[in-house]
Amino acid sequence: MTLALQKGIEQPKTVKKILECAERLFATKGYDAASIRDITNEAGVNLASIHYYFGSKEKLLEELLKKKLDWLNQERLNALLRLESNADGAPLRPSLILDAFFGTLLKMIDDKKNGGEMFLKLLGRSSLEPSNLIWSVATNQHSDVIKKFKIALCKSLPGVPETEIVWRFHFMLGATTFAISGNGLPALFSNTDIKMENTSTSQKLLMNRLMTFLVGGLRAPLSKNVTTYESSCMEKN
Amino acid sequence: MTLALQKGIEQPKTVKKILECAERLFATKGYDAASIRDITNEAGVNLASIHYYFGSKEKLLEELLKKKLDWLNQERLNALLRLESNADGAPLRPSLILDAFFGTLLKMIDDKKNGGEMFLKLLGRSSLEPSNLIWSVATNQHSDVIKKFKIALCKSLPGVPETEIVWRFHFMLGATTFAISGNGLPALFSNTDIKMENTSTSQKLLMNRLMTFLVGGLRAPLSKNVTTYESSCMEKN
DNA sequence: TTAATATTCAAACGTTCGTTTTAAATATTT
DNA sequence: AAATATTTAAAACGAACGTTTGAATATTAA
Repeated sequence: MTLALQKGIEQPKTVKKILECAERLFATKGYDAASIRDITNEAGVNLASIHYYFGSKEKLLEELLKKKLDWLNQERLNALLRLESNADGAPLRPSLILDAFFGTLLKMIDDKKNGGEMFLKLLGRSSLEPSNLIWSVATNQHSDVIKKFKIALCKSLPGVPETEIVWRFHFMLGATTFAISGNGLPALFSNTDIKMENTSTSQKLLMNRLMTFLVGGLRAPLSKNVTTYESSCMEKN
Repeated sequence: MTLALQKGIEQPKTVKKILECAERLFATKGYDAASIRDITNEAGVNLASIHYYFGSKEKLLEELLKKKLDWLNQERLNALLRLESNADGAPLRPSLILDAFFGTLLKMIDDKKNGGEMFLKLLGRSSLEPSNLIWSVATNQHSDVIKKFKIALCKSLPGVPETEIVWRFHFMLGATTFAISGNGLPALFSNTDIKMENTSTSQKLLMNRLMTFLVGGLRAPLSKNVTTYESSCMEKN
């Protein structure tokens, strides 16, 4: 256990400042490009502090992700349990489950004070990075939460094979990741007359749009045959 | 224009070997982590070759992406034009349009010889990287293709506002990116009894599954109200 | 206060990075 | 065959990186 964690709740300001700046810089510049000199300079602390408190640059990233993911998945679990206790054992509607999982995530955008937006960018970027750190953290620490959501979805969508649900979960993760850590709507489409809404309203709009999309994808009728110009193969199981 | 491009078709084997190895290493290790020493060593060429032919490491990446994206988007355009010429001006079914756009991309997985799989990983990773290189290339070189697809989708889905279609396009890109450059199904779900299909069949299965999901999301009914436990706001426009 | 511990600090270490330079080897043209 | 251009080869450059060290300072305990 690193020094930063041993301190428990009453961490020196140094640790807090490091975490804040590291989160922002990892998110905006990427892990590799954000040097510990960048981080310690912006935090106004000594260069060696990161090694003193965290042991290494990589451990810093790991603790950062762990801390936030722990919080996030606890929130998700709470939301799910709340839904389930209201439902008295009846299957939940898929949109409610998705809201507990992805909505909880998206709401972090608004949490400016705790750097929620930066965390979401970092999360998205880390999801596709070669190191697989995010996935190993999630697998080791939060697979129980994921599993509960999977079970809820399976109950909610009887008739849909579990394999299918897992894949669609994966697709939904991708869409959400793009939605949050993408550079807004890429300039790719900027030659249209799409007006950027102001942040406060646009977040709710984004959430609404994404949720609609996710529910649509999740509930898509099982493909007997998605039309292609080279006829697609059928599923066996 | 760099030397590598001036050579035109008859490039020395050196350039080809560099491109192949760079693609694989950028894809597997990430741009930053893949050093030009790695690349030139694996390619069996001299360290200085990259600067001689491409000018810099970054230009190498740029040419690599440009070359593949040019090809990809030309294929996409061809597929769309083929569909449209068959339809005689009638709106195309959304699934056909998606197949022309995302299916063309997914088919590259099978192109082992030309490193299609590696390119897809690289593409996914680059999509979320801070440099935004991918988006600038796409914006500068391929916005016309994107635009044609957008128009086709709008014709295909009358009643759905263009803004909505653009956003869903974005979401679909995210889901697809995850599907291809994700580490297969993350170990997150590995405690289930999901059996990994063999690559040859699993690609068709993946494509089928993804297409089903995308069509479902794209055709989702316009949200009057996606149920949430904090009531969601309505869309104004 | 004094001793012990915890934290901060400046400086340096060894590596690796992208890039440049220099010259030799090879191919092409005159 | 000589002259020119192209390609490879080896070595070195300066900069930036993560990390380590050891002394200075602040904090806590006795």
